[in-house]
Amino acid sequence: MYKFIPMNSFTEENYLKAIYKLTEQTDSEVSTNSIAKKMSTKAATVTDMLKKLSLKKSIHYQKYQGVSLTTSGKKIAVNIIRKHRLWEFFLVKKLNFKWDQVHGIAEELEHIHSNELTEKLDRFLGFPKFDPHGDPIPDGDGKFHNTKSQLLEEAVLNKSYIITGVVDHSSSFLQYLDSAGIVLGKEIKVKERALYDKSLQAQLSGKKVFISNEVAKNILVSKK
Amino acid sequence: MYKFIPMNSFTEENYLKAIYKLTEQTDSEVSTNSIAKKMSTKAATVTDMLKKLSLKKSIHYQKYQGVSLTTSGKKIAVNIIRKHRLWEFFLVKKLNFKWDQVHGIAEELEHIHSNELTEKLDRFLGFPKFDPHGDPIPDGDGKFHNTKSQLLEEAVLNKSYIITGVVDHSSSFLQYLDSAGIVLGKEIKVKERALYDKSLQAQLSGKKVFISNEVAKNILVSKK
DNA sequence: ATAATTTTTTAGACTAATCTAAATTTTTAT
DNA sequence: ATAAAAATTTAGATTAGTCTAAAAAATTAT
Repeated sequence: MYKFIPMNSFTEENYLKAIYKLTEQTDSEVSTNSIAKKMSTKAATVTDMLKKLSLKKSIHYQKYQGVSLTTSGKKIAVNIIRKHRLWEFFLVKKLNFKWDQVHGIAEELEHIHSNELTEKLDRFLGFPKFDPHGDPIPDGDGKFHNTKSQLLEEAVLNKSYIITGVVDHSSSFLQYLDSAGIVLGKEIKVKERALYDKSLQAQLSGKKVFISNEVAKNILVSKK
Repeated sequence: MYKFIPMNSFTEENYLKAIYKLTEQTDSEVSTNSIAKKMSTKAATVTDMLKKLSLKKSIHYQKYQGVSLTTSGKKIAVNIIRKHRLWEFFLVKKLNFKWDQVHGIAEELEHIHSNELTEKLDRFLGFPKFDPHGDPIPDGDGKFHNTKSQLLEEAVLNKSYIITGVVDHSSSFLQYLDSAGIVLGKEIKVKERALYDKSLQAQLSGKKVFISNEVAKNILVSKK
């Protein structure tokens, strides 16, 4: 039996992605205002879109009560994230882009609709589990390959960690990490933590490095 | 000095591409109706878009007099075609799509805006000169690597040709060619042409094949 | 508990892309 | 050359996504 599946517009997809990410962060219903901020738009605009997404059964929405994704809305959002991260991997590993250059391009590529394309791309890339920023790439069923990572800020002194990801994805932060030689996969050991500003002295591939708290708060590590 | 370059919408890009292709075919001003047919839309809709494209200086347009592309409009159109064909090449050669599966996906990918992406993709693919259907891929300056090809329909008897392209790009035609073993790059020699229906008996990699005129009209060959 | 503040929704308007129906211009045919 | 036919444009609507301003609901603070 043939069932018509209405295609979501780029805009709808971006709203679902935003709601997904906000839900992840706060782990509860998300507010109209928070969506408006994330989407760089106005609350009134968001309200209109929420009505539409609700009609399409992509979200649970009650006036004034915030929203959450339905199972099908979540599926759509995770698929967008899957595509985004696969394309980022492609751009960095195959086309030699720098990790700070790919976000905007992947924001466009993530809306290409062919599922067959996504699956073939995944295979071509060797079924990568993490994107160039260390974020997990969900598989075709929406499952994430989870690793328990923590902030470098909270690392235990003199214990070895592997740098596995970043919190801040801005170009300027990523470029700073490049200039400081802080690269995903490297081993790091915090030797000292200043009480005053929580800045760190650490050992990074043999060299001593200084890392401010502002930076340490945005680096993810996992136990070696 | 900073100059604001207004981004073209997908729709505008598609109109420019359609006008480019129609101009190529007829080699003269193109009509509102022909654009409407190509875009599967109504003449009234086309008129509105022509006014808009004219304001943006992408086309030359005088009411009732047909349109042609300006230099800048042509540049935009050729760039879309460049991206379309590079992506088709990528899909077939890297992701293992069949040549009859890639058109629709490339129609989406051709609108990804990053020039750096196009150039890096081109390099990654080894600067291909032809797409999987044998159509030339313009270079970054919009120059086409031209080869003088002709229709198989008009091939001289007992002369060797190389199959270089197709006129009809439909899946059904491409699938038919696959099933008949007619593949780009192969050598073909027409042994007989029936006067009644212009069908051909030809030699294709050692085997004898029958090719109807309907098919021969849609195959491009070049002298060996 | 009620007043002040904040958040959210509604109302009304705008732009881009589309449509149908009617009007106009061009082309074709007698 | 003029009438008929075809092509094109205009006029007036529609939908998606957006906005501002005003109204309504929820939250916070006294």
